[in-house]
Amino acid sequence: MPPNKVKSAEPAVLPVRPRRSGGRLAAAGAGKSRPLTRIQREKQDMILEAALEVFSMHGFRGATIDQIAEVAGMSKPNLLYYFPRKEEIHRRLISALLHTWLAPLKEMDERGDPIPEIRSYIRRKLEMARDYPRESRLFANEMLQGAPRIIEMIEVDLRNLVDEKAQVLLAWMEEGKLAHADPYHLIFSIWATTQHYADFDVQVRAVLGPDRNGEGRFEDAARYLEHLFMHGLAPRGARAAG
Amino acid sequence: MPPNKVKSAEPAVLPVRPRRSGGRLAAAGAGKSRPLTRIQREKQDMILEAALEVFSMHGFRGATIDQIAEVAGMSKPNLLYYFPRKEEIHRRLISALLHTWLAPLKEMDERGDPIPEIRSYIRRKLEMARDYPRESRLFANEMLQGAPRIIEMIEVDLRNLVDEKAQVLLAWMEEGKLAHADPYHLIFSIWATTQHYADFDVQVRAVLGPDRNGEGRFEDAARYLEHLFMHGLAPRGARAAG
DNA sequence: AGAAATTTTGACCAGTTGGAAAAATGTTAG
DNA sequence: CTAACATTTTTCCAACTGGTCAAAATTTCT
Repeated sequence: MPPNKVKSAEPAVLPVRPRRSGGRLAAAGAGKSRPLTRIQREKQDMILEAALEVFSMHGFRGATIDQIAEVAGMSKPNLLYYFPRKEEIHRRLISALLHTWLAPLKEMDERGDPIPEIRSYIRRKLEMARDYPRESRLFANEMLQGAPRIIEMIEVDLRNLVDEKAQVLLAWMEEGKLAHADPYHLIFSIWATTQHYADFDVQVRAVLGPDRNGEGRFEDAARYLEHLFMHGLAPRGARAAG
Repeated sequence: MPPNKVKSAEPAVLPVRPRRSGGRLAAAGAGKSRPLTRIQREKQDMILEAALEVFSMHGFRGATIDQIAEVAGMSKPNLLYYFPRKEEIHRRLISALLHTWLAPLKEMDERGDPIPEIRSYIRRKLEMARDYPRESRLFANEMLQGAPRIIEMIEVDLRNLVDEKAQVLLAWMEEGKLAHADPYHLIFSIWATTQHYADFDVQVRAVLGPDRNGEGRFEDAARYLEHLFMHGLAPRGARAAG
């Protein structure tokens, strides 16, 4: 039964070419892999794009490989050839995400003028919510679930960055160029208000109706937030209470 | 073992009492069902409580009946006796939620003083984020997924309420008791900033560290938000630009 | 062209999932 | 007590899940 080399009488059925079966594509995480062909990069990008779509809607557990494969336009085993585990895809998305996600805050420059700096930080964040809503939702989904797969990144990279920028904000306040306020909560409030437009998009759409949802919506939001963060809602003449 | 009075010659194996099998508990949705016994209400509450825990963390698709049953301390079929479908549980949670969720906004009274009204609306919302974080996350999860199961409630009840309160805000602005600003985005920004503390709790915790996370955190947030919504971040002496 | 490597497919699998059926076990009113 | 009802447990299932594997198809390299 085992393939004994029967020199003389080949059964003539089934070519039996002992082609070596294809191994899995070298894992991206491990150290010294080939430079990746163009096809490989393209396919991986298609998968990541599809995965972003699906993960951002359903969260990690709610998303299925089949779904992702279908959106990516390929078969499940084929997808698994490029990413041997579901978690792998998610991890790739998340770490790429965190990088772009923190970029706007990184750009806030302590040597700049506080008010314009904050103003443009808000605008950049709002632009991201408009242009990359799926990334925002992916992030939100992960947060809602307790960030099981990125908690350490949050606790290190994100936290350090926020600490650093909180110091910058504090310095500005000391200099009297910014109202005194808790810098951490200040940052939170910028995140919250801007990401809201991506994460709660359905709600925003439903409330604003079709009219107020077109081109102008983004500008309306930007204008409002600018006003809020600059002057608040108290009428112009009002004095601070205490 | 079973107390069969063996009159003649019962086969002695398996009593075969043809007791009618128990049907499912009458669905809550349908019209004329019994008033529900105390036990039924208790069990349903246990299930809903457990379901809230699980759904709020994993979303609808990510949550499993087994998980919910385990948290509720009962078997899966037993749970299914009270709620014949997974969706049923979710629907119950969501509709109960929306009611409480909108209550704070409903309370905003047009006959009151604008500034204190808004201030206490913010505080109530923040208290809800603190006291009912799971409800907040359940809601957020649903939104992230496109609100497939409550879109109509959003489009009707929520929208109407917001429209109504937007009018109130506008009137206040006309009277000069409130700065002119888009009332819809104003409401969004209150939702966003307050719910952020429930939905992104992990992140907030990670960033603030263990120190700034205890008793004081809520008060810090409340104080900051109050300042933000009242006066914004521009330093005290600054004039509005345009 | 032909060998070698890469990519794709189809068949398959074990574990999980939502749910059904029915039997077993209470509980309660007469 | 006991029939009728309510609740719980046991058993089971079909569909779906993440993932494997080897063969087949395709591309790449010489």
